[in-house]
Amino acid sequence: MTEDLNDRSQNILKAVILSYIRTAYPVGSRTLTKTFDFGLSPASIRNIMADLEEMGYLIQPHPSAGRVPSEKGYRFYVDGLLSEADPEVKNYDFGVQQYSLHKTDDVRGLLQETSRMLSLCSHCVGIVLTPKFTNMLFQHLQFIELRRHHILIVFVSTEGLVQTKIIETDEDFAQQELDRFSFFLNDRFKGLTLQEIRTKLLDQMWEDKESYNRLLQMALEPISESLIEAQGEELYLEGATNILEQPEFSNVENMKTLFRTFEEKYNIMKLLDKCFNSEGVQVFIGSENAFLGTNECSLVITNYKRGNQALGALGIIGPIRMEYSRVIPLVDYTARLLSQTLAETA
Amino acid sequence: MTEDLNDRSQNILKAVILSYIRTAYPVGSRTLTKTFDFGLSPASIRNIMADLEEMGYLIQPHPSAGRVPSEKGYRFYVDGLLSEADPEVKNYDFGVQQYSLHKTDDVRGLLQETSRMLSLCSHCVGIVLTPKFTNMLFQHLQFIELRRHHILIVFVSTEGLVQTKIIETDEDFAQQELDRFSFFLNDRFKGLTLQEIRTKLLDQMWEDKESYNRLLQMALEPISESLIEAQGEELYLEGATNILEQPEFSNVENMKTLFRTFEEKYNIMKLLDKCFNSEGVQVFIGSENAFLGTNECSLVITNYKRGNQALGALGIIGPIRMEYSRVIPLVDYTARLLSQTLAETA
DNA sequence: ATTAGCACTCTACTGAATCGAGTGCTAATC
DNA sequence: GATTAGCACTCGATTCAGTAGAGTGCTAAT
Repeated sequence: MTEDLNDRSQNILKAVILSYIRTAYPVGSRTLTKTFDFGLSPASIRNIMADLEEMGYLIQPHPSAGRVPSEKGYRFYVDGLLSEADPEVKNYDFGVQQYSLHKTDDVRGLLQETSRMLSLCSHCVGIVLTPKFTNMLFQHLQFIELRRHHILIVFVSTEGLVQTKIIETDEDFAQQELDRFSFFLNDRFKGLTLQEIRTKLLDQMWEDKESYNRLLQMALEPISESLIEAQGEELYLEGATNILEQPEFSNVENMKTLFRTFEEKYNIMKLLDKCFNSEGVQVFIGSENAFLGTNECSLVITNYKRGNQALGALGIIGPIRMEYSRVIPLVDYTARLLSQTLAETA
Repeated sequence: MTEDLNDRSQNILKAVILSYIRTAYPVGSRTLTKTFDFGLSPASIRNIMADLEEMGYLIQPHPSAGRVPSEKGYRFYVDGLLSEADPEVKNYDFGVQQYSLHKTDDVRGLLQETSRMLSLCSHCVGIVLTPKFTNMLFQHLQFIELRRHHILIVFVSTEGLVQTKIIETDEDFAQQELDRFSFFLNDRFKGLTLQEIRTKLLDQMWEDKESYNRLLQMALEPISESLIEAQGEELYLEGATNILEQPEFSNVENMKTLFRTFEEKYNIMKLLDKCFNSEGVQVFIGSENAFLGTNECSLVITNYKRGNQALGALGIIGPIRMEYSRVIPLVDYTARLLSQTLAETA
C-alpha cells in the first residue's frame, strides 16, 4: 500500500506466507533457501526479510525466531490471488468433485449438505445462510385453520423453501374463507418478493375497505415481522471440530472463545450480511472482521443467487493461516454450484 | 452390590464423592477430616478408604495421591439419590425459577428454549429430542399442489409441531382433488398416531380400490418413511461450550473427541431412545453408555409426555464428576414443565 | 477398634544448564 | 553497489537434578 514492493521482495513475502501456511512454524532465512530457490544466500534473504518486517508485512514473534506473516502480509497475498484470481488458481483440485450437490426438494437439506461439503473440502468450518426473506420470490402462500383462533401460514418460495408459522387471531375464520383468501393471494402475488407483497397488501387495504381487511391484516403482520427481524433465517455451520486440528487452537482458551462464537450464530449471520451488496468472493482477515478477529480467524465468503439477485451467503471460517489459494476458488465454485442447483430445483 | 457397606463406609464414600465433585482433586484422608466431621482420625479414614478401594468404589490415580470415585462409586451414590429421590433432594434450588417456559405456538422454539434452560441451570450440555413421530397425534394433514408433479405435504401434531415435506408424484392432481382428499384425511384421522393412520390407510386401500388409491398411496409413502427412518426427528443441543470449563477437558484431545460426538448428533439420538420405555430419570455413568464412555461423560435423561405416552426425551450431558444431586431433580422438573407447557399449547 | 508416629512414594514445581534455530552486523567478495 | 561468509549474540525449548508437599501403609501404643 504505502511502499511498493519490488518483485524480489514480493516473491520472498509469498514464499514466507506459503511456508508458514504449510508448516505453522515461523520461517527463517535458512529454511527459505532450502525449500525455495531464489539464487540468494540466507544473508541476503535476511536483509530483505528485515525490510519486509519494517514495512509491516512480517512479524517476528521473538528476537531469535523466524518470521510470521502479519495481517497486512496476508492481505497483500490474498489481494494478489483475488485480482489474478482465475488464471493460476482455477485449476486447483480442491476435492469438490468427490462430493456433489443433488437436485432435491428438501432445500434445507441441500443447504446443510452444501455447508458440509465446504467443511470437508476445506478442512475448515463451512457456513451457509438460508436465503434472505426479502429476496425470495414467493410461489405459494396458504392459510390453514388448525383450531379456533389458530391459523397456520405456509409460505413456499420459488426455490422450494418452506416456512411455516402458527399465528393467533382475535377472530375466527371459516376454512372456506381462508381458502378463498389463499387463492386470492396466490393469484396476485406469485413470483413477487416479500417486500413487494407487503406494499401491495397495504395498497389493497385502502382499496378494499371491508371484506378482506381482517384477512389482509392477518397476512401482513407476519410478513412485516419477517422483513424486520429477519426471522426464519438460519445458519448452517458444519465442521466446527475441523478447526481444532489447527495448532493455533491447541491453546484451550482460544478454542473456548471460538466455540462460544460458533454457539452465538447471530454474530456470524450479521457478518455474512456484509457480502450481500458486493460481487465475488470476499476475504476478511483476522481483525478485519470485528469479532472473529480476537479469534485468529479469517472468513472467506460470497453469495449465491437467483439470476443476478443475491439470495443467501456461504463460505468458510478458518484460521488466519489457511490455504487461501485453495479455499477462495472452492467458495466461488460452491456458490455457483449451489445457485445452479437451486435453479434446477425450482 | 457384591459386598454391602456399613453406614460408616457409606458416609465416607459419599463424602469422598461430594468432595471430589466440588474440587476435582483426589481426596485424601486428611482433607476429609477437615471438611467433614466423622469423629475419626485420618488414620482410620485411611483404613476405610483402603477397604473401599479394594471393593472397587474408589481409585487411586497414583500411589501417593488421594482417592477418586470409580464408576461403581458414582453408581452407588446415584442409586442412593434416585431411590430416596425426592425427600432430601427435592428442595434443591437449581435456579430454574429464573428461566421459564412460555406457552407458544412455536414448538421447535420451545424445545430449543428448553435445552437452553437445561444448559444454563446445569452448566452442562442441555439436550432435547423432538417428539417421536410414532407417538404424536395428528391434528392436521394437508396436501398442497406447488407445481406440476410436486406436492407439499403439511403435517401438524396436536402439540402444534409442524412438519412439511415436498414429494414428487408421477401423476398430476387438481388442487380441488387434493383439497377433498385433505378433508377426507382430517375427518378420519384427527387424533390418531402415525402408526394408526398407516394401518387405516392400508385398510382403506383395499376397501376403496379405485378413486383414492393413487392419493392414498401418495400419503402412505412419506408416512411409512417417517416411521422407519425416524425422519424429521431433531436434537437440540445447547451449551456445548459449558463443558469446556470443566478441568477434565483441559486436555485438548478429550475435548476434540467430545465435540466430534456432539457433531454426530445421530449417536446421541440413539442413546436417548433408551429412555423411552422406562419411567423416571435415568443416569448413565461413564462407560455405561457405550460411546460417551470414552469421553468421561455422564448422561442424565428422562422423557416428556402427553398423558402417559412418552413423546420425546430430554436431559443433560456432563462430566462424570457432575452434581447429580442438583441435576437429577432439574431434569425431572424440566420434563414435567415441558410436558405441561406442551399440553397447554395444544 | 482406634489412633499417633514414622518411613516411604510419587507428583508437581523450580532453577540451572544446554541445545539449536535464527538474527544482525561487519568485512570480504563478485 | 549488491551479495555473501563469518561470527557473536539472543532467546525459546528441552532436559535434568533437587526439593517441597500431599498422601499412603504399616506398626505399635492406647
